[in-house]
Amino acid sequence: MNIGQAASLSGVTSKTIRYYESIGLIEAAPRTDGGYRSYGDTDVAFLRFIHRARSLGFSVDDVAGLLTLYRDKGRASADVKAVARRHMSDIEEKIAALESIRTTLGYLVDKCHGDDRPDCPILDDLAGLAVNPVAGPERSQ
Amino acid sequence: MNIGQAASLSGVTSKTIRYYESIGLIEAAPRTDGGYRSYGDTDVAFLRFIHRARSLGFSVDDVAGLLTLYRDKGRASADVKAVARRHMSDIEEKIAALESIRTTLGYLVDKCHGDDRPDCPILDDLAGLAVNPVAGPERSQ
DNA sequence: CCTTGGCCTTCCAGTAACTGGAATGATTAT
DNA sequence: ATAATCATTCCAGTTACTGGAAGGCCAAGG
Repeated sequence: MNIGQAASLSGVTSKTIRYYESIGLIEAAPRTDGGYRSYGDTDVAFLRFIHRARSLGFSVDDVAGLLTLYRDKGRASADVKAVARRHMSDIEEKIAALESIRTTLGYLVDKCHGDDRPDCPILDDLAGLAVNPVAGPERSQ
Repeated sequence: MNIGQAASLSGVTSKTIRYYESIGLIEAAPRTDGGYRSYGDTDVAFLRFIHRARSLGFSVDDVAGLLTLYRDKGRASADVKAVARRHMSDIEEKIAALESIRTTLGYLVDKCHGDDRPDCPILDDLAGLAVNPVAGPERSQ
């Protein structure tokens, strides 16, 4: 099949498939006489694998590692678990950071009357003029 | 003061200050005879403002808008609030996405025995071979 | 006066992971 | 034959910096 069909079957766009090939994440597809890339079901399966892993937030680098583990039928599941766990704790850190920001922003948005008047606690905070210190984590520096 | 001092007073690195100047986020600083950039307290205040806004996750574009609002003493606080609210809902979306990923990953990591045996539910899921569908939001597509 | 070290300058390249778009060739349908 | 659709390559742009090279400025010590 051509790249377009592989794309729609896998959920990875043609453009991205070519990109993955260019960075070596997948092997170069064989070509037809006309120079079109040609894919089979196995290729689509790999692309789905990649798509799913990316949708779970694994980096392309992580995915490369997971693909290696996937191909290695004798790998230890512990190796895979380690990658997943590292990724999970990254995600947890990101969530925590975002939640702290949300808390601060929520506080500021609440305090801003949001009408035609010019005074605004949000800008005051950004300018370091907060009358009442903001809830949440202490301000950096 | 030189850029180094402005950097340490504001929390924005010298490199980043030059970068901000290059993209027009801040005005070009006047220069000394020797060609050094020269900063005053007001500049430092602006840099702090930017630093704080960036630390709250506002994009540089957002910050440019906030600076405009900040400089405009007659702006309506509603305008600022709108920017903040939009940003907050972006953050909430990101948090929700990450939480859904965390749930799925947590489930997979739990199911993987993580020892020397090769079979691994994490890879099975990525390959679309999950025996039991994963908890959390339905798989995309 | 000269040197040394630290700070400053500019400019180029690289990061992550694509995405958009231009110019052009292949296939397919009418 | 021709038009539409799909494919190809290649270059540039995105975000927000960061690293590094090559070289200039300045204050202090000898």
